[in-house]
Amino acid sequence: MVAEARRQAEVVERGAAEILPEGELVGRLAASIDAGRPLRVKAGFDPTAPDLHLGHTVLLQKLRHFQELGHQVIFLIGDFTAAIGDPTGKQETRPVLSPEQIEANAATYLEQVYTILDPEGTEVRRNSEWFGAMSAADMVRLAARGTVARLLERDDFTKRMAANRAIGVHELLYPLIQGYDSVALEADVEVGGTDQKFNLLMGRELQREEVRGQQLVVMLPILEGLDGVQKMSKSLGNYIGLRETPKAIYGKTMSISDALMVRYYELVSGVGPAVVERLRDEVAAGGGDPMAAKKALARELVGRFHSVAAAAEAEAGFEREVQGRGVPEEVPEVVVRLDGEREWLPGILTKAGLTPSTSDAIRMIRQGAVRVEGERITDKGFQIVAGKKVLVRVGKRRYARIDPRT
RNA sequence: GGGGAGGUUCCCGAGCGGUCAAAGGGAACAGACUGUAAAUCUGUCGGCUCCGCCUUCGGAGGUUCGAAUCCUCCCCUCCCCA
Repeated sequence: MVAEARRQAEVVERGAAEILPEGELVGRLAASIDAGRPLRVKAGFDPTAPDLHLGHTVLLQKLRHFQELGHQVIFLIGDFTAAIGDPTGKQETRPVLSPEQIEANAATYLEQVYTILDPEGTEVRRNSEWFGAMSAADMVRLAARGTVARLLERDDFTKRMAANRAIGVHELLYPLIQGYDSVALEADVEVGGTDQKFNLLMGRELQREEVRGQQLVVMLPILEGLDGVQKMSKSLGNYIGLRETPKAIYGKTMSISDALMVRYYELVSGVGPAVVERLRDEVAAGGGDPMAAKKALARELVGRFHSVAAAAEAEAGFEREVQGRGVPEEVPEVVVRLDGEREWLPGILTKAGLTPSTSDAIRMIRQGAVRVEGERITDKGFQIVAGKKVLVRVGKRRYARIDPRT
């Protein structure tokens, strides 16, 4: 029994940043095994955006581990909390979402979640179940369980205070609300990012007098976004979405820095710790074959969210278009109406949507970024004649087959 | 309710009567290079048939030969006091 608990603990600890309270994990697992009662493992997701991204999968993978160990996973859709907006890590107050937006977002969540979680062992709940029915008086009672001083201890609140930024009153309620979810769900374990520490511990606080006892808190590292600095998030635009095209997932993965690649291997790939360590050493030493490693990572990710075939195809496309600097398979054909029989190139590029303005088009030409039929154009006065289709390229990635008509 | 600070080009952030389309950083884009859309270096980064002109500095007016910079009113944010 104890050996089994130890084994399970090892799986739970893998990749986790911190588990609180320290040292309770094995005991809880053992108790669960003894009683033949699976742990209730909760993780909440706010449907503030319609798409899940790679950052979310760090948590989902951990939930998956719990499932594989035979525990009960509760996937909580924070449809009520989404209306508030979690202030965690945010420098700004979040806009409040409408119920329609929240519903639409929530709907797309589940299908994405099941690319990682086993639907069989997943209990899906929404916190509107209990908060929707809560009266104002109940809410006030809940609010009374926290103090402002305590809530303001939160790092991001402190920072915002110091930076003279707004903190909405509703945002102060957020930790209490998330914490209460754990009470309502009788959670034994809550999994969340390290940035959730305050909220996760608030759950324990509120569970103090509950029969079920206080939840164990398992914190996972926050995945950095494509920029390698800020956390991956939809609002920062530095994410890889689970529902993006194979080409996009593959391409975005290839665009990350070598150092970040190691991080991704560590947090979101299926390879073991030993492999990650070796890779880290190689990259640090400037050795090994980082590109091959990055391609393997890109393949793995596309394979997981699409298919192995799609991954192979994405890779072939990448090698042809990016590495081979070739022309992509599909070059969009654009019909452009000329002002007369002929028109200068900057105007054409803008009409074709290859550049945002003629000013920008002129800049591109000046920088030698524009090619017509493979020929680099350096004269901004270059004319395109009606009736003759031409292949135009701006920079490395923007292509169009232009059909100039009068 | 009273007192104070502030709203600048995608973001942060200088500017505080002309030489400002507005410093600097970031992001982005481009070129070179390369093992890649990594890293590095260089350049561009409001619009316009563009070596000149036009529209920007919370909004609306006003003062001035001339305003992002001064005045008035309004909107918004933050801090302190009550």
